[in-house]
Amino acid sequence: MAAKPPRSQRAEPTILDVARRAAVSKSTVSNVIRGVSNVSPETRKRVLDAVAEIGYRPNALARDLVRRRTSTLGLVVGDLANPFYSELAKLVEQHASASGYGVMICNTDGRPESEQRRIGLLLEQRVAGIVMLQFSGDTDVLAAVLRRGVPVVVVSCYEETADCVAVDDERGAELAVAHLLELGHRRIAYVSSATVEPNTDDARRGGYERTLRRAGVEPSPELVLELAPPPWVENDEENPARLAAFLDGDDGPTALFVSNDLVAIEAIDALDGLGVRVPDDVSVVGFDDIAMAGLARLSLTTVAQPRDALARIGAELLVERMESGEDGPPRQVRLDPTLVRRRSTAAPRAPR
Amino acid sequence: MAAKPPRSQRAEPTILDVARRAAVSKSTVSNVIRGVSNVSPETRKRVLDAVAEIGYRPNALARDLVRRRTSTLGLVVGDLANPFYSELAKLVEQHASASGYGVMICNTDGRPESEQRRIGLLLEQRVAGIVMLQFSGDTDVLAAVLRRGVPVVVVSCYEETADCVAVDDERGAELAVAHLLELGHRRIAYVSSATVEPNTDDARRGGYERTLRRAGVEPSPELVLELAPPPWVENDEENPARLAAFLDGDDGPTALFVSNDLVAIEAIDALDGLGVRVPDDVSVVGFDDIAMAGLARLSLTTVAQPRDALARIGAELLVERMESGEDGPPRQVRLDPTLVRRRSTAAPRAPR
DNA sequence: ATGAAAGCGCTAACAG
DNA sequence: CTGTTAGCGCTTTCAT
Repeated sequence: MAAKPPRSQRAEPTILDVARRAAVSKSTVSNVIRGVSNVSPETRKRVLDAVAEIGYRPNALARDLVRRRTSTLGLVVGDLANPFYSELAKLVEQHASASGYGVMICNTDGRPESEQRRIGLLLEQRVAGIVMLQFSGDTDVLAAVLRRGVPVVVVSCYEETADCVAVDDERGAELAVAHLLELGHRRIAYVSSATVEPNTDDARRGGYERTLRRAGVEPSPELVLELAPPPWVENDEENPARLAAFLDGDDGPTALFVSNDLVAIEAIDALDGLGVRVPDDVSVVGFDDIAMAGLARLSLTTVAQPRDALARIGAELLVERMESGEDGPPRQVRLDPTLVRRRSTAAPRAPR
Repeated sequence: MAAKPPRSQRAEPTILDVARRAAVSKSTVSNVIRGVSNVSPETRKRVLDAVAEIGYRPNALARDLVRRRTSTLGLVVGDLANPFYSELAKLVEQHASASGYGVMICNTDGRPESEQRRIGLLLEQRVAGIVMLQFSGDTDVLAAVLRRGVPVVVVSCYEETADCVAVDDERGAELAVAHLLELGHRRIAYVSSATVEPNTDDARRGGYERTLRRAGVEPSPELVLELAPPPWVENDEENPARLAAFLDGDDGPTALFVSNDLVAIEAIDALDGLGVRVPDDVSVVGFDDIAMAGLARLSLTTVAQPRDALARIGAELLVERMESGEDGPPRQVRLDPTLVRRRSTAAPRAPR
């Protein structure tokens, strides 16, 4: 007779169900759940029992709606498949969770349109704040978010217009280039790829050029190469070919400063394929110090970023901002990178 | 006089603000926003203009509260720093997003307690469904979730009690071991670590043993090693020592089938440090085919899992389940793994 | 085609 | 110490 009730959502118990079961009012239940106000031990127990018996779970939507604030953070990341970012994402999630926040994650693939759309969705979810690992550089969307009163912290990428925590990219580049200079290299190339945000790339390249100049070496545009972004290894013909051409000739570079470990490792892979030996023929320095850089077989000399500090401070800045509700001026935190010397660098073949 | 109003939450515009601005009722605004019912073109335009003018964004909390269903998914992952899982997470996020779902991410660190707590939070957020990459094996929490009517799909790990999609682990092990047998190996070890879920580990080990037996080789407990989970490389003394002891002696293994690429790569790293050459002295086969396995310097022979298919089918199963609202019997999807032959395997030194 | 009204499940004054 | 009462911002019948 009656149509089969296709209820998939067997109604979740509400605070009212608990109240009835414990023979108290909604508010009392609410009070014991939130652990506020004074509730007599007996009432508390009755309520708690009722909660357990009917398996009640507060509805965060309803709570957040009335409180007009969620405890959810947005985490915007360009490429979760890049170990540097996945490690950072993991750390951020840990800190957020420890501070009582859940995390909605958005992978933007580095596309600004996608970034904007995802951020829009985060806003509709009324996230309490947004952590951006990697940032397209579109200051407008940032401004729009900030204008809405939603705090943003940019992690691992320096950004003027918002709270941010990042390593000193110039200093990092300096460490890398100084190391190469010290080894005797003079023709040092800067190799980057679109995986690195513009801001960051500029700073690293700036540091690279400045350090060269300071050593009396004039940077040459011929020694700058932009590689296609990963999916690296196998099947890809483009980057190896570009690298080959780049290294070709008598005054090709003897060392590569690559703006990011993933690309550095890809470059080494391509070099291997080309029969160019690292570091015998060419030295390579990366940036980030992702876990795999430490593998004996890769042993990539690189500029290490303090990932834990980045994530922790990022979370702290954001939490502080969210919970204080102040929107003072942006706070920039600069962290010091360190050079990790491994076996991808050595003195040049024929130092001059 | 008046205290500085510490309003951080400059009140977001509501549907009512739009209604007033457009001189219509709430319902009408709601109608045009959801694109339903018949709204006269003029009214629609007025509303849309008002929306744009005041920068209105629907409040998903309120919407979801009254609809009694969110469009948020929970993504539970053991270790986001493991490239296999971060790649999977990225793919799942992409599919979810394409189907109109947001993703809350939880890193459990493989700890069941943490898993349970996080899942509890997801439930309070009233997620529409949960994707588990990696699963502690605690069937109880799974059952509890399912009982609440929240669909779950386990991706990359076979699970009887819920929808799942995974490769045929036994078959994968068979591919790996058959490959080694074919090369002439007889003393083939099974190496695993706690990073692999119990279910999965059992299946892979089962396949390993069965394949050996079928070839007339009796599996020996002496040839099974459990390594400590990653944080690999550098600083770690434990695993290299264990490996050294394991390989020691005349009847040590000539080949390792490692249950997971990350551990396989760590093992190779340790082997390198021990002066054991791969594949000359020992062959190594991994499982997963993470991106870095393809690097020339690692060139890890491994059992590839079809990551994209895993993520896509996982998302499809879940979406279907969520949107149909039926809770029929669990559906298990088995995918075929494939062997990727690289240079970490070769004929044994002195075949017998 | 549009509007009025009744909640969704919860918190937060405010009374008792 | 506990209960009553207003909503939070939205969707959704049901009238008009």
